[in-house]
Amino acid sequence: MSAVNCTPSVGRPRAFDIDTALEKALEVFWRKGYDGTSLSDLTEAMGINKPSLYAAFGNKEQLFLKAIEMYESRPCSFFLPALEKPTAYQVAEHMLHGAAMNMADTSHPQGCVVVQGALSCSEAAATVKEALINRRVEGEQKLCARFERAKQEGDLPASADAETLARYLGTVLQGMAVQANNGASSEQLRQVAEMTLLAFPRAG
Amino acid sequence: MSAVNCTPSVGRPRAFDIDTALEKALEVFWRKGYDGTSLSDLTEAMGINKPSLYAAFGNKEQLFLKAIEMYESRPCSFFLPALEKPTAYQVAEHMLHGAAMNMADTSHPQGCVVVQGALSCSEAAATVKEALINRRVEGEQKLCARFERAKQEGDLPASADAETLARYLGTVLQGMAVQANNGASSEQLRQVAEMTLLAFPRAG
DNA sequence: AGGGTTATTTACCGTTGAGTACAGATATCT
DNA sequence: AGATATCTGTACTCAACGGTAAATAACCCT
Repeated sequence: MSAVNCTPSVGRPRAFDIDTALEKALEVFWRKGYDGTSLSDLTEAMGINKPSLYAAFGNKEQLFLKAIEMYESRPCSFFLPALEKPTAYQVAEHMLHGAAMNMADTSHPQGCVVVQGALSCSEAAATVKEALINRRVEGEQKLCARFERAKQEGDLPASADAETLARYLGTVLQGMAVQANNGASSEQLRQVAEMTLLAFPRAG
Repeated sequence: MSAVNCTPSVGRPRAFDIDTALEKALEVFWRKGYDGTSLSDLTEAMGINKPSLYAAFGNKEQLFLKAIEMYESRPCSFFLPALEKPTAYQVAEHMLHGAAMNMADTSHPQGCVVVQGALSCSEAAATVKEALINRRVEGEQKLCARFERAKQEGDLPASADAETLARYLGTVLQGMAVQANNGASSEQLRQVAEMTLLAFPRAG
């Protein structure tokens, strides 16, 4: 009955590292999307066979969801750290610059797997698509809450519309993911970040 | 040898309308993406059998490319008309407002098929992905050329960076497509459009 | 009316999709 | 050492995939 996933002490030990395999799976999903990724793509990249994949991760869908979880809690993730900057403007600044650096980084697939993992997809991927939409919307809600706080703290004018600011920022970040797929460089994305900040209200 | 596609005068006449079928195919690709769309999805939506599809459109890939062509030349397309507005600011304004209206329009799938048709995809879709990237990049090049002209005509300051302006606008438009997939309304997208315009240089 | 031409229908092709049964391998526990 | 539990590899299932062969149906032209 136990659904825990920690290494059992008895039985033959797993011959691969769960997190390393998950990283590999993430990279494939990121590059090819959920529908575009086959189990053969996954097992090849992860260096394991199908029964091992199913035993360790459940199925393709659960593997994807676990990969997304890992993606969002990575050390190179820029979203949550940026939220903790002292002012709303600095939050936006760090998030945009972080995105510009990260999304065009050639040490991994371009863009953002939460945006492009299942944007348009088959019915088989409906669950995954919903999960990604939820992540994107939650991200904007966190931004919105942060900007509401900034209004109270006085580093955003009381007249500012936190929800629209959050949606504007979210839109640019998601657009940057598409830009990175177009082949845009970090420097080009940084210029977009600067323009975006021109519309952003400063302290007052 | 003739590769023309106009209705021949001899032989059994086609029992379906090419353009109507193409519209249906477009809608499926738009909603499900290239990888997420199967031939059964297509034939069902188009109301024809596979051999008819192959005879009329070649194969899945060519059908997709033809659907995209139709998409861009539709009467409801907002991109090219906006380019012809008298000033750079008005170009941006009309394009952003057009996108806000169009992408959240519930009379067709949300977003933009050029953005979401094959953002991350399998190797089988590589050609299609390239074609879509080209369309997006070409769109930005048209914007860039329009803004260069605006600088010469004096409705953009000589100091303006046409390329960055075009990329900024492209980024927001592409981000709007993702937003529409998130469920954003036209009104919410219009607010994003307004914020985007705040960063846009006016006559001077 | 009949030949030539093209479209439709049905039934199929080989391949790959996701997912699994089962036997053998490798560990711990007693 | 032996029992037990877990993982690995091979070989398989069955359905769906993109694409096509061949027969039949519907039209034009003479």
